[in-house]
Amino acid sequence: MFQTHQQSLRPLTTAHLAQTMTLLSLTADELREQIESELASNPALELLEERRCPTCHRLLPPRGACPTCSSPKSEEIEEPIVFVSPREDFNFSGGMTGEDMPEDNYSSTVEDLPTFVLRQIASELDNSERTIAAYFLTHLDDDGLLTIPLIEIARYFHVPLSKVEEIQKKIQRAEPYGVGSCSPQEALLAQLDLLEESREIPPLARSIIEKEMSLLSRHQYAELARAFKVSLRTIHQTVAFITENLNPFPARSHWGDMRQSTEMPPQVYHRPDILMSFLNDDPSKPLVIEIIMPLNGTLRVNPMFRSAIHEADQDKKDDWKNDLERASLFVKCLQQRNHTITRLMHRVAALQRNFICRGEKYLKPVTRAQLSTELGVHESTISRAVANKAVQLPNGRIIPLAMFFDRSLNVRQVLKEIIEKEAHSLSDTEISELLSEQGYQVARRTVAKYRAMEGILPAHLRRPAPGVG
DNA sequence: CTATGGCACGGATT
DNA sequence: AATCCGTGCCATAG
Repeated sequence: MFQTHQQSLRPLTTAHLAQTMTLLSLTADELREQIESELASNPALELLEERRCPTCHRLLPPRGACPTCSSPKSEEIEEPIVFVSPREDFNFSGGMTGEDMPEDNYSSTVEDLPTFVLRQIASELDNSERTIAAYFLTHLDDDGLLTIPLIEIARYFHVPLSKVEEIQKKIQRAEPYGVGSCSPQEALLAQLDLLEESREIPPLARSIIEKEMSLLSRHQYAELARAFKVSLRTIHQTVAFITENLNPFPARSHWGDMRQSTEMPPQVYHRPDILMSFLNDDPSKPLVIEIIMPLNGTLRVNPMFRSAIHEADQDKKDDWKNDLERASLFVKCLQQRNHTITRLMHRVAALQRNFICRGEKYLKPVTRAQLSTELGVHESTISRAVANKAVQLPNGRIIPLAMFFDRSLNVRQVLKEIIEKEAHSLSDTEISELLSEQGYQVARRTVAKYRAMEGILPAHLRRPAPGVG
């Protein structure tokens, strides 16, 4: 079990296997902790300093050229480029691209929402302001909206309302963006302000939210088009922008209906473990997938330590040998982990390219089991790798990796579209029939379930036919 | 009588 | 082995 001769890349010992398994299921954050503790307790491990690509400025693995820049230039590479990217500070894409409106990215396991927000803005506040902010943040609901009037806070602390507003502004700029707003409308506007600083926004977006929020929330697009005297198409584009980039309930993950859906576990995602983007930000180019290694540099067995062992005292030799053993095992497991995730993501990206580029409707229902046979690993390996991880899509959305394996997401999406476009309120049975016409065979009962999942009301309670046509 | 939601069962997934 | 999900049956509301 404990031989010193080199091993191939395959897992050989049970220890190796077990540790790989464990590492596989860790998120980037957890992995960092693990590595740090290993690094601290084992002198045989060392951290090699980082290298950056001179042209694209990405962090590089210790050997070899930049996977992005040096990748084949031919246009017809179908295959996504996947590589492991060591970076200590992986705050999304650093605000470079359109990642502006990530879903929840605070970790529920570590902090609650108030703490999470306060920590972000604490440095901008003095002591008294901090107290007010803390009080402010304890009065948020599950959606991240403020439950009491601003004036009440002002009275409570005997400060002018403007002071509270000022603090609110700062809170709204923290993640999840728009948190601490008084209403969904305000949250949207706050997010819009933020977005506007880095990106162009459709001209109508602001006016729609400001003036016709009620129409917007009821999806009455025809009315909107009339109100603003523009084409329905323009409205659709603007609304698409809004739904894709803004979120009326900052602490909730997606925007269903304005209705209070009774049970909607406020999904919380961790920070992304994997980043996806297009090469040169060009959607026709292959996908670039970075698997985050939460480290500034690369881990390896310290060669000095390895050679020093020969000159060590006899009594220390055993300890050192043990350290060396553990270090090399750890590194190998890490490689194994990254290798597995790399292969997994490569396959997933190839399969789900349509989903990644074009939206939820195009998600193929793939099961973990299917992928496991394709990759020649055990099902549980995939399960572990997929669980608890988050992926940032090229458009900036952060979704659980597990969503790639959602069996019903595409059907739900089509269902939403059907209801969106319906002339009159369709019953579940009718929807079921329409769906099967489009190739989705779902029972009537299941339609009802999907509806509920999406927070859509039953037919008789839905909009009584807006004057389309 | 029709449309839905609740409960529960069986098969698939993890 | 435990859990999740789609579905059928039945009660209930409209």
